[in-house]
Amino acid sequence: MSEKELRRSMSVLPIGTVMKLTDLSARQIRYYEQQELILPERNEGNRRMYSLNDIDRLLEIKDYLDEGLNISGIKEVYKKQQMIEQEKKKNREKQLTDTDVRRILEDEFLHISGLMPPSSTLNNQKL
DNA sequence: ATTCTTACA
DNA sequence: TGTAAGGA
Repeated sequence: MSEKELRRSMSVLPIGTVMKLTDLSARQIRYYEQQELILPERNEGNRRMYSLNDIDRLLEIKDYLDEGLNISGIKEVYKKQQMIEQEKKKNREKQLTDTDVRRILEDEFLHISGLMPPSSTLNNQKL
């Protein structure tokens, strides 16, 4: 994870600040948590601490609500987004496999043509 | 002062 | 969703 992503995911904001930043009531913010639309961390004193990503998420939720979506509808949206994320993860793995195949074919070509000894081009190629 | 949970004359 | 109550 990049430093930037790390900062955005750091839970450092108390609910009072989140209320001002999102213009949502504490009631609403806690309710969305119950619905698992956000999962803020808790500090030593059981106080909810939010990250900048949580802020974005809450603003996003507010927009969806204004657009007429209900809580369950928003849940479905995020559920499908998770599905897409996992699809991309699989594709990335497949992409690396293809790259590997290309390296192997390239190596085949080089020693079949007698320019290099076998496997001399496949040294420690990390996946 | 702030936030937490629970409950609803 | 708002708000009150009682504790941390």
